[in-house]
Amino acid sequence: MLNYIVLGMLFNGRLTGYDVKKWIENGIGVFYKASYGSIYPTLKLLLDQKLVSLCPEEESSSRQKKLYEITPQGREAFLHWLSEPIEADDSGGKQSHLAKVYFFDVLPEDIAERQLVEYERKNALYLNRLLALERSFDSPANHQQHYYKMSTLYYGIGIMRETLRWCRHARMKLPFRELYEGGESDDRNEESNPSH
Amino acid sequence: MLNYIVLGMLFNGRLTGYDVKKWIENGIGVFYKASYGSIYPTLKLLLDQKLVSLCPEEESSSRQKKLYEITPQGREAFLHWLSEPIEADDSGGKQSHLAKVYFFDVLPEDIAERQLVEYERKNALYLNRLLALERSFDSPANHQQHYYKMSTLYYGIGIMRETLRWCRHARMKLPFRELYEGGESDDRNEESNPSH
DNA sequence: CCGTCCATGTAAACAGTTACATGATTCA
DNA sequence: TGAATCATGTAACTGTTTACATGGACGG
Repeated sequence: MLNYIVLGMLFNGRLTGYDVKKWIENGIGVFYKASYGSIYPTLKLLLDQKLVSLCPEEESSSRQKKLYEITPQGREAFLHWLSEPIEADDSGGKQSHLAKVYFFDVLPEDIAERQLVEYERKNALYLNRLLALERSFDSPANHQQHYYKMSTLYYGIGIMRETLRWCRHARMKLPFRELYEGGESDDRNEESNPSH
Repeated sequence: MLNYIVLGMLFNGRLTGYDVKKWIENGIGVFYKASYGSIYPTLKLLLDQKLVSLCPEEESSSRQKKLYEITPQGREAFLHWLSEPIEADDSGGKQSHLAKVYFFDVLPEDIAERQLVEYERKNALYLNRLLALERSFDSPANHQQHYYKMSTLYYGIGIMRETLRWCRHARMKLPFRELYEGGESDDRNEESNPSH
């Protein structure tokens, strides 16, 4: 996973390992974290695989830092990964879906759309599995003695509905503004707004 | 993580390692997977820690199978874990939130509620971070050249809204029926319904 | 008696994190 | 001149998956 994230970050320009971390932090950082302990070894690995290369030390700029550049093979490998179907059912954690979509701007439009259509299909399937489960568990007894167990199922259902809504939007490249127009609320929770 | 899941499964009765796998599969299996390669070593570990014990081989029942039972210390450790705050911001993958909530039926009502209130608060905070990010990125240029990057942010926002909705419901133990009454749709996706 | 499920486990690999160690550069 | 930040890396550990190896029990 991280290897592709790194390639993705290098896709738009040469970076040091240190920079890669920075770019991850204020890019996908919201939903994906990486430490130096994984980034540097990953860069070494990518170097061995010729997917990135070290820039020749140009100019007088401060030595001791290593600028990495993605190679043509690197670009190919990255685009290949991006073009591979996204997994719905993220029960293995590590939301690779978002990580992939994050980079879709570099993909040809038709491929990005195909990916999202396929992803939507998988999610619809998964939602139907959850709905079937719900029906099979649906009894007053369950709703009383197993309220919280059931609640996790309903959470899954809610999330899948929302995911589908998002898919339909994203795959047509519709603006998100209107989808979230109910927007500015959720501020009865002061704390992010430290004015006391 | 898995150690607590296993304790949770043993909370309502003695099981073999094999059974534990089964129970995980058709319990939290929807959002959490575990393999024998992790379950058996985990049981050994829990045994060393005296959090589970081996049942004396009763009756004539088929030998070669090992029935595990949770010990009082095991119960205590499990309830302690359950009572610890749930982490919002699941960027480390492994949705521990759902795993915890799944077991809340064994928790005293007031503690379960406190947990969910706290979880809701954290999620509201996180949503506000996302909304702040959105505002900082909000420009026509971004919405064009970085449509997909932005889309992942909107996905996060949508998911957090849905999560909050769910929290408000679950913490008051309201029925989910009404929340998802728009229900039975999503069947223009035939495939789970093999009638062709 | 054959296949399938029940049942237990191990070894190697994987994908990272945490904590540590080191030193150069920048700028106030 | 010293603190912050830039910059690179390693060693040990964690928690898991994958693939393998083994064998008993049970029903058709």
